[in-house]
Amino acid sequence: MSVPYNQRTHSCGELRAEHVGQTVVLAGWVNNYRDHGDNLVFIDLRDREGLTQLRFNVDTDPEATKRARTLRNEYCIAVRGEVLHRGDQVSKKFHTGEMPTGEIEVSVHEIDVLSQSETPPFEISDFVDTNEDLRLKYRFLDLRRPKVARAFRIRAQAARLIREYFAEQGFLEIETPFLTKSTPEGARDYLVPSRVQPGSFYALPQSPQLFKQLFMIAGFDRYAQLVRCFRDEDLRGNRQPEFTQLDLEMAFVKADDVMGIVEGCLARVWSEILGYEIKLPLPRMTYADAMSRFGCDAPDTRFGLELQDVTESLKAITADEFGVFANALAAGGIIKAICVKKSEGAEKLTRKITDGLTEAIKGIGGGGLATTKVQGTADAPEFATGIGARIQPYCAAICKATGAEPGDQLFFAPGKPADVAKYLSFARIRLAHELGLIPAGHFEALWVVDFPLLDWDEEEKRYVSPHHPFTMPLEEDIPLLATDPLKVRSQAYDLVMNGEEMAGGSIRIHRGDVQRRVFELLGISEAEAHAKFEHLLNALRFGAPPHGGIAFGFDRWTMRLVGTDSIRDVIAFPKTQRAVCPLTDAPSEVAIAQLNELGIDLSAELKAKRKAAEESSSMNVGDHIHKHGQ
RNA sequence: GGGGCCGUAGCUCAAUUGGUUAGAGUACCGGACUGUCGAUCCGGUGGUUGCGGGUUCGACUCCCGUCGGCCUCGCCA
Repeated sequence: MSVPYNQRTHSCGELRAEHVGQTVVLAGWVNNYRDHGDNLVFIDLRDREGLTQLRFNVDTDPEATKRARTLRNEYCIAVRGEVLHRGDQVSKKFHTGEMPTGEIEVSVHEIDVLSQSETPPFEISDFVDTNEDLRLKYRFLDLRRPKVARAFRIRAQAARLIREYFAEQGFLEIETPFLTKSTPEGARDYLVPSRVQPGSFYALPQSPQLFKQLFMIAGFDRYAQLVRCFRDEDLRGNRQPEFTQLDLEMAFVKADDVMGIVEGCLARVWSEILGYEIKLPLPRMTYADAMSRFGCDAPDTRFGLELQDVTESLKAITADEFGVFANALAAGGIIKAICVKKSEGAEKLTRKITDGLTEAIKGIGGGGLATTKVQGTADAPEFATGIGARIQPYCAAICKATGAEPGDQLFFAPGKPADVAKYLSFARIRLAHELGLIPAGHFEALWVVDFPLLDWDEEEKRYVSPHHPFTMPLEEDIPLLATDPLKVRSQAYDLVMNGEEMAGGSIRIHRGDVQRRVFELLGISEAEAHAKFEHLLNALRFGAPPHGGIAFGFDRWTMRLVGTDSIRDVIAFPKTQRAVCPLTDAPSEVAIAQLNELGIDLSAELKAKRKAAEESSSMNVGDHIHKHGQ
């Protein structure tokens, strides 16, 4: 009689003292085995829910014990046995909470080997870190590791909570097309050639933006969808070419309504999964404040080190004194500073740390980072080290402007406001890490609002949309569209947590006159607007309700819930930085016949490369046969 | 496209200034062992130092190129 693996009674994470005496059927993988010779064998059996210790005793179950001795790691087995209390042998890990089943063990009477395993290419263990490339190539093994699997249980739980929340709030989940139309603005599209219309291409959606606005015009009122999005841009630690958004849109709402819904969702998810209570309503900060105080539109508000303007204090500096500052001011630039207080650990800033910071700033395109320490007395502060000697005459003014006192250290960046913001916001975060100013296990969320409606693109000499061209200006700023477009603020809002954008959205334009004016400013002609966005513009003519929405990066939410900085840890089969899937080797070449059917030809360069690759591989095959022939 | 870090046994890593036969832990194989729990103990197998070229009496080490991975700037409305 064999063990009925299709009638498991429990998972491997489930058995407790209360089950003692029961006969159970478990199935899973051999996590490790401890063979004690003549009498006893222990196996830790693993499934996705946990580990259970199996005990084989040769005196009571000689046949099962004999089989147990043939087991190796990762064999897939099913067992039937009796739950025993471990008595005074309760696992230490039961007491630490690492092994909730550690109070019991299963004395196995019957075992079936369902499937043997080759020696895995790396150990399936939370104790061994293997290089990620190999892990991704054998992701199905990597996913067996409890720590790795945990991320996907959390992801699934978060998805369920979010769906429940939006269903309760009256949202409909409706699917939108993946094969859709390429949009000219924004990220690069992934293209899909059409066989039926050779020479034409679908695009995979960067987001369902246009469709969800059409839902509002259709009267669906509240729409929310967990949806895959695609962007063909360079990858990052938190960016994959395909990722998941919770995309939502609401009609008859103002910005406050959308923000209220989303922050309610955030608080619910954080509370249910982490037991962490986020206080609502979330604070709000204007974009202008965020840029001025933090140099960044996604400020990390868990620590201070805010940016301080010292342009006024240094406005009289001459090129002889310090050319870098004088030249920046002469060119119309500004100078800002970060003051690291003595109480924040300024004395920990060794030369090694400040030099490392300077090098890192150079690495992102800056000229370095000027720094000096404040010494002397509160009444008569003096600068020491670094650039101190060069800016000594301005010491009193700078200390007054920044609140710097003896024992503090100052870091300066001169130049165009955007550059100053970039380098000092970078320095701010790095300093906070170096000084341990970021509290662990803490979440600081806020809304950033009042973004500019338009940016000026210096290279292309035109206005561009920081959000998208359907974003509604603030009502009170609409007159400025005619007079001072860069001053116009938009009804856009970003949810920021711990210095990372977690969601972004806006109230949309539903008035034709405003939309035309915005297109005009963006240099999009009437004809062009119709070619690109005809379906939306058409729809806006048929009684479009006021509407707005938001999308949040579900992968990023999951990253924060799991506590990882890599998006690859929350995607089952992620791609490497070159957008390759190590498991499937996608993307791959396809047969020429397949391309012909689509009316696609490869460039001469690609064809030559392909031919060369084919020749060298056929030579290798020849070598291989030759070798075996010998 | 730019900057940085990395590539040595199946896996994680070491190898002094360029110097003898490239080591350790783990995994794997064999043996021992009555309560282990990342078991322990004894023994063993295992290497094109990513790849190609150069310098040198001699290269894991230095130089050039190339492939791959990670971080990052640009990019990502």
